[in-house]
Amino acid sequence: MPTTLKDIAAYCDLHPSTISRVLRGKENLRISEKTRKKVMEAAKKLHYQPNQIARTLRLKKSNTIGLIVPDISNPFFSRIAHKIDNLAYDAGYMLIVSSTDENQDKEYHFVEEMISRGVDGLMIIPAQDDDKHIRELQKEKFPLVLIDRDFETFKANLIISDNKEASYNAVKRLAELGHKRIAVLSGRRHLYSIKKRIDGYLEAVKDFNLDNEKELISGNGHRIIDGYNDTMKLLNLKKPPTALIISGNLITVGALKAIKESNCEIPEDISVIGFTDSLYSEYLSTPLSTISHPLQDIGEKSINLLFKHINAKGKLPYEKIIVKTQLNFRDSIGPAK
Amino acid sequence: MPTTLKDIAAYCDLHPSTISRVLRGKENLRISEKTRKKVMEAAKKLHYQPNQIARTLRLKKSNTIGLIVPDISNPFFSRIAHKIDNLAYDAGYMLIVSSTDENQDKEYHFVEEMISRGVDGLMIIPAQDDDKHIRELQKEKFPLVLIDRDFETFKANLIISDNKEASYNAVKRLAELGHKRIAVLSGRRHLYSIKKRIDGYLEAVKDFNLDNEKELISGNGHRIIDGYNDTMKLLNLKKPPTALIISGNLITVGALKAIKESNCEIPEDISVIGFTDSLYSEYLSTPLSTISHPLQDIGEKSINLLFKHINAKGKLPYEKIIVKTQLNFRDSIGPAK
DNA sequence: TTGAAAGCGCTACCAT
DNA sequence: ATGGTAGCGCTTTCAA
Repeated sequence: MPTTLKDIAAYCDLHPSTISRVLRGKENLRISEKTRKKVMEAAKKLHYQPNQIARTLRLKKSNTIGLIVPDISNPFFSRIAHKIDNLAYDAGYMLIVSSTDENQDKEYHFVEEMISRGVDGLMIIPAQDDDKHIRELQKEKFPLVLIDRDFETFKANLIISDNKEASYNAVKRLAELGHKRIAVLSGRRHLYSIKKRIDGYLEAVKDFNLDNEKELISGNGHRIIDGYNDTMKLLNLKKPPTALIISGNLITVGALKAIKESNCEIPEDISVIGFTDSLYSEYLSTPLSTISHPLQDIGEKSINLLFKHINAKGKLPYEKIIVKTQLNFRDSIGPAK
Repeated sequence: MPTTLKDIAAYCDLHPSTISRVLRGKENLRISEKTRKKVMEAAKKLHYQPNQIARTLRLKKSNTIGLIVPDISNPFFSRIAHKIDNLAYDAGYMLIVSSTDENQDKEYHFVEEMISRGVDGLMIIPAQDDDKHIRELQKEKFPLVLIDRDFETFKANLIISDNKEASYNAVKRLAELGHKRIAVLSGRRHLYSIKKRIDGYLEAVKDFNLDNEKELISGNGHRIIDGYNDTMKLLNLKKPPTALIISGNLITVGALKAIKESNCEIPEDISVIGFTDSLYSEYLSTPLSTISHPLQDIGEKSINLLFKHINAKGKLPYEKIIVKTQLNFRDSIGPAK
């Protein structure tokens, strides 16, 4: 059994409340130097570790925060998580992490479970099939930061990339290379980030007078197999695209597979830009042009905003922070056929 | 403020203990059907969520487990974590996750913090610079499972890949292709998994009469830059190796960079086998032969073993489970020059 | 400067 | 079948 305040009290022949005061008490809590020393030594000797559960129950403060992501094994999310974890450590917090696998019911469940475990705040990359739990949290002024995905119907604390602009610029670059028929391999369409990317694409299509056909926007799933199937569809169009922008991490792998199996060459047959970086982007059979997101920065801004709201106790206005992506041009794009 | 048992009790005009019995009570706890119904309805109406902190304090059971990994953004670890997270969900548990960044002091800290937060068990991929905290946990019979890294000086619950065998087989295959001079790009050498890989390498070197030189085993760091520098050293040997086995996830990226910058061709100038899979392995400029680890399986076996020990309450013998890796031969290996 | 008592929300035991 | 009480370990009043 672990040492408690009571144990130390018995050992020192003092009252538990005195021990608590010595160990937690602010400096101005007048304790005799003798007592303080005695208690500190006993605590060390008995390997005292405060029971955070008891403190949490008493103080209504757990120094724990919850992080809900779609998939912790997706590098896009895990790199954000890593940074958040590091900064949580620096601030004396711990992280409860869960993956929804884009399942809205799991997300509800995690929110409830985390709250019942007393988290001081929540960071969510929502599956975005629904928003009622988010609104409920906001109604209760519970400290909350959304990451990467916005609900346009209400305001919230949010850290997000400049998806629309990035997408516009990618299309623009391809247009400058002479491409008229540019396709988008989309992830789940109702996601805010995906919508914005499509918005940027459509705006550029209009501005540069490119082919504007519904079938050039393909896909609605986020898994590798979705990327594979949807790319196959694009490659098998009567008039296939000469360039492709891939809006997601896992579907990029599926797309590469489909392109390879179709014996298409990048960029000779098709130019490709990925909407997410990978450590391997440079070393692919054709180095992949990518849009890189400042994931560490996203993580840092997210947790800092959350801390701000935790400390302010619900009196702060919502903040929306947009971070800049970067376009990395590599061999996977070339002039249109 | 959230609804408590007391609130429901007041609402139903019953005693809090009665509410608790209805809500938590086993079936055989004789409650009148009328009361049960009344309570259930009130609980739903008032959106009652049990306060897990209070339950944990009372029951000494948190339904939370701790997972300590070196780096949650490394796909090797995050895929294990993802599976663990999924299965924790199925079992009604939540996960506290932290990254040590291979820093032993952080690891100590996380163990203490997680314990003080009442986790029911701990899964650790240890930095392995020390083991005293592990031994301490074992002495207290605290439920604990180690993953991927063993301490050879004492027994423990452990899930691990057949690193030695995998390494041996990789070298064997290269030897069959005529390679005499095979190098290992090693990660942190004191890690059990790395040691075993080197053991397998050395055994094969002996069995197949290959060049046995100290300088053919290079590296002692796990970061991309380490892989880059150590590969450069190998490529710049008076007599460089004709084949390379890369023993780590991030250093693979560094090695690819070094090979590319040195204008070496894979496999013409150097054959390469990676000791870890990536989703992109197949799509690299030369598809990379890899040893793939059954990460989901590792995750599943780990948490199941942990649950077993949590439920048995420290009366079980330690278990060591070795899982099989798989060699995937791709274009990155060819005959020796 | 220290002690005593109350209470966070819950459950388990003992009454009735 | 339900109520009352105690107590998990801690902190925070209020008293002494």
